[in-house]
Amino acid sequence: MSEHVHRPSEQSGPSTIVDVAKAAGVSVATVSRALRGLDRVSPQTRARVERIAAELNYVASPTATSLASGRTRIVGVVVPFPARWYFAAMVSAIGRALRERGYQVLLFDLERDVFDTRLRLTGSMLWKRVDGVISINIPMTEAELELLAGLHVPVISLGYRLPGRATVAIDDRAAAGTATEHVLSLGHREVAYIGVGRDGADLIQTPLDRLAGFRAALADRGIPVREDWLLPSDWTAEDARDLARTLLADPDDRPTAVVCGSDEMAFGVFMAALEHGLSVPADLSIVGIDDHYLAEVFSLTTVRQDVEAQGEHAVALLLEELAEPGRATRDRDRILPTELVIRSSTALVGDADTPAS
Amino acid sequence: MSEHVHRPSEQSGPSTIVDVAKAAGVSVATVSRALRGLDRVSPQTRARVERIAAELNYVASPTATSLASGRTRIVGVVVPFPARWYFAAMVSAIGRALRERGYQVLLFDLERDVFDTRLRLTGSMLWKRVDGVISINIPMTEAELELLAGLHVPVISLGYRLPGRATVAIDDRAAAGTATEHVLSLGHREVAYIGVGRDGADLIQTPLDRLAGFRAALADRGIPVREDWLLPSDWTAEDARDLARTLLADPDDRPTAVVCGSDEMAFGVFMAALEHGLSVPADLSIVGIDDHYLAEVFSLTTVRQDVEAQGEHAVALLLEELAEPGRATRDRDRILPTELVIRSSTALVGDADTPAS
DNA sequence: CTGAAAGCGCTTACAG
DNA sequence: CTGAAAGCGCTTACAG
Repeated sequence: MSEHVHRPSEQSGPSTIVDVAKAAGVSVATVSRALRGLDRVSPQTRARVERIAAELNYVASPTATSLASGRTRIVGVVVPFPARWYFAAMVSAIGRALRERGYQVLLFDLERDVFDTRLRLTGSMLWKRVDGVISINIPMTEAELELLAGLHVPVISLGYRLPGRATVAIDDRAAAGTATEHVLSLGHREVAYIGVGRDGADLIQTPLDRLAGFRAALADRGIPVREDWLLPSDWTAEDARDLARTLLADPDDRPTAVVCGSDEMAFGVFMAALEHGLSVPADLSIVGIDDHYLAEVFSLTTVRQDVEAQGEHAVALLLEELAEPGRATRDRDRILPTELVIRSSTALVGDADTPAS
Repeated sequence: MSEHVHRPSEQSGPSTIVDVAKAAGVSVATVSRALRGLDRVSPQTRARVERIAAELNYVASPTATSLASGRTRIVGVVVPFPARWYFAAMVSAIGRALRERGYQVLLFDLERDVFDTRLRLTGSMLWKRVDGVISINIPMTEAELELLAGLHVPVISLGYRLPGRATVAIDDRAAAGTATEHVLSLGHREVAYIGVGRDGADLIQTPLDRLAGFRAALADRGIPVREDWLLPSDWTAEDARDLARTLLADPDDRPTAVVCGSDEMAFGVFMAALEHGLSVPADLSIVGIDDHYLAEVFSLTTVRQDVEAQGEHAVALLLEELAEPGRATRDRDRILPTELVIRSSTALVGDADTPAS
């Protein structure tokens, strides 16, 4: 085994920058410059280095590059419920945008245990590991933000507005207002709302804002709010279904329309209606918010938010901040538009052209 | 600004192992050993080092650790459609299992562009960046596996069986068999199947195996297969709904039960049935496979696969392989069980106790 | 049990 | 335009 065998095409072997430098007859510094496209390298030298690097199957060790440069080209994406559609779609959109720019995503799952895990995150998980962070719908305190600042990792908040910080979000209040006004414009006056935040969720803005949007829409038309029809939920489809079962039980006192804080909850209400033999939209109009990937299949009228665009924007902001610290913080709070998508879960009140039970 | 100010609790400042060593009056080697829990460090020394490290807010730079040790403690998770429930749930499960063991997940999104992207993956994205890879439902060729081997990154295949390699999966054939046998046992004889793989998907095992399971179940009972009721689909809920609209259009020639290759497709069939005024399960039984997170809400009878357990197993296998190369490859092919979950989308054939239209 | 030193594989001023 | 050398912050034999 001591014979020196030449194996140039060694199964993508671990060739280093030194190997390339030797083979090209230049210094490692030159290889580094040539391959990274820096100037001050003669075209001929660059071409040769590139060719030899390709032949040797050279790929710079990201770990060494990171240590030397102080940048990892990795961004941490922090998520509370990675398996839920909204978050999964957002992570996917962010990943796509990041990849195009040569970055990768390290996934941080808060596993519902928001506070504890966030603290652990800060200390040992982010330090020198990511260039920046995008947090999705996570209520951050000022103290935590300062900690992150101390670690020198810029953070973009997506979905959760941080006053004075770089944020990308939709106007939840307006979105809920649009959804509500839609059913009001169809003549509905007996309308319930599912999606009031439960205890402990009072830090989360989305439920608060959407509820506010609902109330405001009613107020705008001078319609009184049935407080007992403002239903607190954990925002799962199951819970919404259970709530709706009760809500719709009494034929003599039930709403003609239900506004849901999310499409998933709307799915639950839809099933509860079917169970009660009510047809949608003849007997009950249902409107959601989000435009969940199954909303079209279930013909759900909803207010669409553009997850893709939000991910894109968050990435753009973060990279601006990375390129020029302080930049993204200047023009903060990018609010992206939402849009009413009318499908067939809503109809004019009392419009029983579909045979009701 | 040239005054030397003592700031021991400097906002989680970048203190290095050298700082700790100096403060503790020992060498960096000792700090390293003490903090990593290696032996050959006196209890007193270790205690002091630990205390001082804590005071200095020291966290080892993962990038430096990786370069020195050759291990990143990061595993790449490769996924074709990260926003779809199955994949998102799997990534989440894997992440949880990994985190418990001190690893993190770097997300690789194939973005449908399977072949191209996989090649790029191999070269520059994985090299020296991850200790191992878990690929979810991705058909890998022998050539690609060899490339990965050349990079020295072990790979566990999840959902896609690699002959002779470490694989974690369910028995798709058996799962579909269970689903099919369930409706057969309810007396159904006119049963359709939605979820035959489309062109280009012939490499993906799941559609093939589930279809085979469907056929086998019918064969076991000597029931002939209606070939025109074996519907190719792209496996989205929309597509399944569209297919079912046609399938269910003719009252004189339509199935009494539909077996779906996935729950998402079952949702689509469910909606098509409603559109046709059919009630489920009185007029049509529907059974899915997966136990999608919305399956319970839609009362869908299905064959459950345990995503959590599969993620766990994949992680366990990978870490075994990391600890002892060659180990995981020995006892390959871990097939996890599936389980029939009967809800109310299936009923005895012709059992019209629910008022049919 | 502990330390000095080499090494991991790059990048980055600094010279020339 | 190019090279020699220091440095990034750890880990790992090797001595003692």
